[in-house]
Amino acid sequence: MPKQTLAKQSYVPTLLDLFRQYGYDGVSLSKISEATGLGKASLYHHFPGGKDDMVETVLTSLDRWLRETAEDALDGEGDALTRLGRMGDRIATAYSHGEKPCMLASLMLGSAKDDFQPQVKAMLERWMGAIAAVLTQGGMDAALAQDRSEEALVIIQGALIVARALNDPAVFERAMERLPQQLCR
Amino acid sequence: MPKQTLAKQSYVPTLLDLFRQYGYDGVSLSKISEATGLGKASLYHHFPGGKDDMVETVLTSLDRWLRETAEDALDGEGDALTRLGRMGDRIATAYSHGEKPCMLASLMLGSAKDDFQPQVKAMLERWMGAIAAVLTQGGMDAALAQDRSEEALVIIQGALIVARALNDPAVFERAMERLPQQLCR
DNA sequence: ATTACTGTACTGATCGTTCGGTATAATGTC
DNA sequence: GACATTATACCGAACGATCAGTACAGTAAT
Repeated sequence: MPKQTLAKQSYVPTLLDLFRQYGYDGVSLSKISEATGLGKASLYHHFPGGKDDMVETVLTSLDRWLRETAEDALDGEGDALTRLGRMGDRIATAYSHGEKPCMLASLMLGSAKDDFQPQVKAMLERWMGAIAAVLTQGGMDAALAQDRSEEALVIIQGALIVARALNDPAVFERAMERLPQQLCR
Repeated sequence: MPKQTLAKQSYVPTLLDLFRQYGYDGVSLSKISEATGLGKASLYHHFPGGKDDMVETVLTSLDRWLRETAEDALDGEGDALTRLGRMGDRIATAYSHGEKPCMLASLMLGSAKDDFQPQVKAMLERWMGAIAAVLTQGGMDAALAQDRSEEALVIIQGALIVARALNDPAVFERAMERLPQQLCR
């Protein structure tokens, strides 16, 4: 468990970059081999399940990151507005301020959608739960907070897509700036 | 030009369905052949440029639809709110009320992004222009209307993604219901 | 008879995956 | 300490399948 897991983890950033940019279908084993510097056979040593195994590993790592980020946002100081702002900063950094798309979205628009949809759904729901928690902690009604958290994800995902389509990361930055106010409205 | 164009157009709905659901990389010629009932030779007869030619044709058709929808929304009766609502209804129908993703988004998340990004950008900008026109016609400041139209696309695209990820089209319907009020706020 | 269209058969390339094997280093046995 | 064993990390070559695309002969329609 110990070292093997470490070795796998070291390839996660590269894999994440590939899958989020080109999607499941757009990433070939040759591309992965080139990007990681590992031969195809070596890839199957670390990820016996092939491409699906790699995606699963990246998703798990992403899930952990999400959990940590959410916890940090909840545990931090300040009112809901500043806490949401802090969470937004983390998110903006993760998405390179709108230059890199979301892997969850990339997975949902491709032929492998059905294979990963349940896991992606669980992750998004956890994310929404964290945002809703910040809002309720700030005194908002629980049901309304739930609705607002849904709006939040809609805006984040939409802004990433539109920023990419317009080739203008500022779209994402503007949306992230508006977001805290929009949620606490 | 006359008949050939007609024949091409008759396959557009099927092609649109394929590309929006599976993306550029996820659609193979075999799938297209199966879905259209056409052999490969026939496909290359109608679309000499192959898959790219098909995408281009669908995009052109989509562009025309967009223009017509926008014109209808602008020419119709009522104030900005009702006009936006009418446009929203058309859009909701086109996306099967949140069950089918947007082809523009699918194209932007895949390996073929760079090939179609300029065209997608032009289409989104025209779309935004139409929405902004409705808003300014309703008395809104031009610059603000421009910002709001950007928000509109962000919400539409994001709602489609999140609805798909959560496997819950109601997310999209809720977003579309909120949209007109949100734009005229 | 010309044009539009289609089915069959084929190409070379690439796909995801597996096989057989080689280093290196740790681990156990005596 | 010497030696066999095992585990880990890696690679080249090849697998069958499928990929996008083409050549060509044939059919259907005008």
